[in-house]
Amino acid sequence: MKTPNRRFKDEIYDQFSRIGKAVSSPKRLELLDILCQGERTVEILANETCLTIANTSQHLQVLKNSRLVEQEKKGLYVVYRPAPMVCQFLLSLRKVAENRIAEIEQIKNRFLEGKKGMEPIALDALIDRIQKQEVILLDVRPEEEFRAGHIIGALSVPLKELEFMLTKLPKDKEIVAYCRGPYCVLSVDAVLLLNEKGYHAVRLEEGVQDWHARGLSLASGQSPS
Amino acid sequence: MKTPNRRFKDEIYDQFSRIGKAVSSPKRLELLDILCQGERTVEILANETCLTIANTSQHLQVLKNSRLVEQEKKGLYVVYRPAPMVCQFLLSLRKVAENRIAEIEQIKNRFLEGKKGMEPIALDALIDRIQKQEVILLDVRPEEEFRAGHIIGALSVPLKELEFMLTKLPKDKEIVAYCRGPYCVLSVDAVLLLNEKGYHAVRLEEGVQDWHARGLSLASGQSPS
DNA sequence: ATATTATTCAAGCAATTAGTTGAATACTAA
DNA sequence: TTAGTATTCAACTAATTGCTTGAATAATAT
Repeated sequence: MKTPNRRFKDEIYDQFSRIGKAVSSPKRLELLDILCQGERTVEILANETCLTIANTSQHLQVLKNSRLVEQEKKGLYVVYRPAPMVCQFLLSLRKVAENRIAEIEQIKNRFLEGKKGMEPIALDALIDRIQKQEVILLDVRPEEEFRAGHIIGALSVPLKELEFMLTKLPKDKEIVAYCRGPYCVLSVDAVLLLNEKGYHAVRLEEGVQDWHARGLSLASGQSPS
Repeated sequence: MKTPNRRFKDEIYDQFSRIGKAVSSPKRLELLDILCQGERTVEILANETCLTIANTSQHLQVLKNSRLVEQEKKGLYVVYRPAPMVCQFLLSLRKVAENRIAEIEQIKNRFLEGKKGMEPIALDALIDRIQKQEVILLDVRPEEEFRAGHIIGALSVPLKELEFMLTKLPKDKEIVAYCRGPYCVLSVDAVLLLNEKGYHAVRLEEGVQDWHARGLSLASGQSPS
């Protein structure tokens, strides 16, 4: 191959690989996943990922240099946000990974094994039962995420507040809890707590993003409580 | 965050990052791109990428371990092929990169600058003109790739044979050459050669994959020459 | 068998990367 | 101005990666 052509290809693939490098670190993938739930400050991201602040900041610089996140200074804080198309790309990566890497299913099963209420739920049946008010649908993510978009008919009960809201929930009705998606464990903890306290709770594996990706509509704003 | 949950997340993101690591190397991206045109042996891949055989083999092992390629022993050769969904994922990565990384456009422009016939072509107008036989559409990829799928109405004239086929082409009709896509240079070289010899040739940037991704149909099998 | 060919393996080097720590910077509030 | 807070930078270490070289393996042909 002629050398100017080779040079061109090398330069082009070097650029493409910037995206690949950005998503080659598990911690950066986790950061991106969180950012796809809504913008965050460095400190919050550090907390959620169990990284030091400096380390988080460095990962964010890497993501910024590969143009996968944007930053904005808001007063004392720096707020990061995913760039357009990034969340979609991440979904595509996740889909390939789930499809190709058998270990993912294994890890999930090992984690959920022995826990009650973790069986997958059929979506269409669920939609039906929500409308008929046969079940109570709980969104156990932090309230701001609920406000940014949630499944129609869901109640916002952040995991942290669930303990104190127990009295308001009926023991005779089935409770379905959901959060960010299959790899978010907020709903797992919620279901465990509820079942322990004598409620009948199950987990909806799909999160808002998956819900939306299936063409199902979301609501946003305050919960009509 | 509770440690079993943290452990779960770390394990899950470790698995996701296997896909990211696989596409974090420019050479592996190039290998995958080539494989998405059809299966190849190690030697051919090494030739096309200007890598040593051993190095190519190692990259392929990495891709195999992240489940992005599959291999099959055929006699003396080992044939590699992309796993299902991989080509689609690659398209998604390319799309993000093109959209977010301005350098890509710059590199492309710098490479094409000063070369005749490289201006982008409007697709719908082209389709029309092909049907009316106002232009001749050349597929300048190796013949086996043409056979695997090509744009309807195209003639298979691999770049290597173009030189010896010149006499069969009319000088008064516009010639449109295409190959694998925006970053494949076969059609660039074809157009340069044709224009040098007095033909009126332009390059179609889109390749078969892009063509297909836009919902336009392809033909396969022999050229009706 | 023996030779040949395509591919993989193993060892080693240079370059890169993830993470830590402590200092520097940038903004806000008193 | 000063003090306090959020973030980034700089220097360093340990681990990983990309690539090379030469040997080992596996299938085929003589």
